[in-house]
Amino acid sequence: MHVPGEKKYIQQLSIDCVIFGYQQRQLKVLIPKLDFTGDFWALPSGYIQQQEGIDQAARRILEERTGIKDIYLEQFRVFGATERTNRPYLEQLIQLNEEKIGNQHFIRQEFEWITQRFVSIGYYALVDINQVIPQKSEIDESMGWYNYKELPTMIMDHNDMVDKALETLRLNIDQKLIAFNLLPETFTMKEVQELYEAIFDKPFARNNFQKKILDLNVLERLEKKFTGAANKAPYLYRFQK
Amino acid sequence: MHVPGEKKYIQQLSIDCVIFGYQQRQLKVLIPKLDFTGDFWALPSGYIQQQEGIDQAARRILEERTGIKDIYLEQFRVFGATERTNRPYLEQLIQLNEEKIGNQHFIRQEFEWITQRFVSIGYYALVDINQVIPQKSEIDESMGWYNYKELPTMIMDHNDMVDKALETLRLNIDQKLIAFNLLPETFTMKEVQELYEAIFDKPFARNNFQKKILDLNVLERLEKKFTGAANKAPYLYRFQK
DNA sequence: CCAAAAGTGTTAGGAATACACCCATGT
DNA sequence: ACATGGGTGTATTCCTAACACTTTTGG
Repeated sequence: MHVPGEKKYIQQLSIDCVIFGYQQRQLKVLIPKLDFTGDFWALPSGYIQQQEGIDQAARRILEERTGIKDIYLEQFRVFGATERTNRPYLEQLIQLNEEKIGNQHFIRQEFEWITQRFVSIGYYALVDINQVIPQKSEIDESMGWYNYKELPTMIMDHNDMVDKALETLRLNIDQKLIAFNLLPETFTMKEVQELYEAIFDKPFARNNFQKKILDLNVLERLEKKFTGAANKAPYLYRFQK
Repeated sequence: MHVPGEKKYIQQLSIDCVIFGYQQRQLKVLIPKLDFTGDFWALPSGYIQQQEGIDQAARRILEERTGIKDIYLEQFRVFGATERTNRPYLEQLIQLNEEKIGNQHFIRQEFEWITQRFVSIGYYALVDINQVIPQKSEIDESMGWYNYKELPTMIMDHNDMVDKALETLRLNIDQKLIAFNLLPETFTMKEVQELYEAIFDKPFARNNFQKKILDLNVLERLEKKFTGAANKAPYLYRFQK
């Protein structure tokens, strides 16, 4: 997060990102924890510069936080309830961190700007978790992946945002063929199935699932993957187009 | 449209409304024409007051323009391309209407505010066209219903907005049971079918369509409607819940 | 009685689901 | 050989699309 400044960014409009990754059969969300006393969590977010488009802004924010340039993203909803502001959270944060913040810190400087009522555009992103190098911002203590079922309680409506993002993901995943953004370059059919099972939180029948996915005609079958296990070696696949 | 003023509204954020109605087997959109020389058309739009939520703002704008309080609406997308502004259109408008505008008119006063780069939240609304009393704003010459296939060319990306709105409507119509918002209180099955045919721009089989709609279990069958025609009288239906 | 349009039933096709079997792999 | 897990084929169910027939209405 940069010092906003009134001129550089559009006022009272922000972007919040729900970054989905997949690992160990779990759908995960990348969430930073603020480096202050009091357990403050908030989705990666940012503001929109005057000379950039909103998708472009989301892309910039996502690159800053993940290191990935070519990222899959999509807006899913705007959040703009009356009085939607982080002011109570920030006031609490300041109260709990009087010493650390001092008087010159930008949080005090920009307090009024940051704590205005904000409308926020929600974007969700799908990434190959292995390619991400999570980038803490200067005010983050940590930034990590959390199973979407066990998310920390975040500020404002950020937990709702994740719910809505997942809802949209589930609706779009088949139609837009975007699931493969969550997987590495090559993968087995079982991995695809486990990914789907993580996303929908329900089991799929193995044979029918394979048929369904292959019928999409978007996978290229590569060589077999010998794992050393005492069973038939699965094929590797690559997503094409 | 009111004189915006810097304090009352959120800056650089607007709402544009695609208001769908249905009449004479045609899906129509309510579009005002500005009362200036030069054929300027623009979707009904407005700004978000500091103390109101975005849905609430959309509702207010829609009520102002249609006279209907309890209106079905839904956000469908945010439009925020770089340099998205009505400035070139407004400059052209002013140039073509020098005499009419004069010096005291608010368009001159608020020119800088209005012509900033704007991010706009797109809402679509579904209304019973018979209940609408289109309300021109003070700067409109007219406000009328246009078949979505023969829309006038509007400013900025407003024609794209209608396309995206219709796309979303098509996706949501079955899932959310919202089609009936476009019909009057009571209607025949044929009217429902013709509505669907207008929306999807393709024919449906009569018997299967009837089955599909009745299987939704949301219609109440009322008395028959005798039109005087020499054929079996159709049932009237009412949407319930 | 007839034409027109509405209502309803019946069949056919195809997709999604369930069930079953065979194959490759390393111990 | 055998246990394990992967690949594939077949049957069943379910939903949708297509076809057909009957009923009601006013002239």
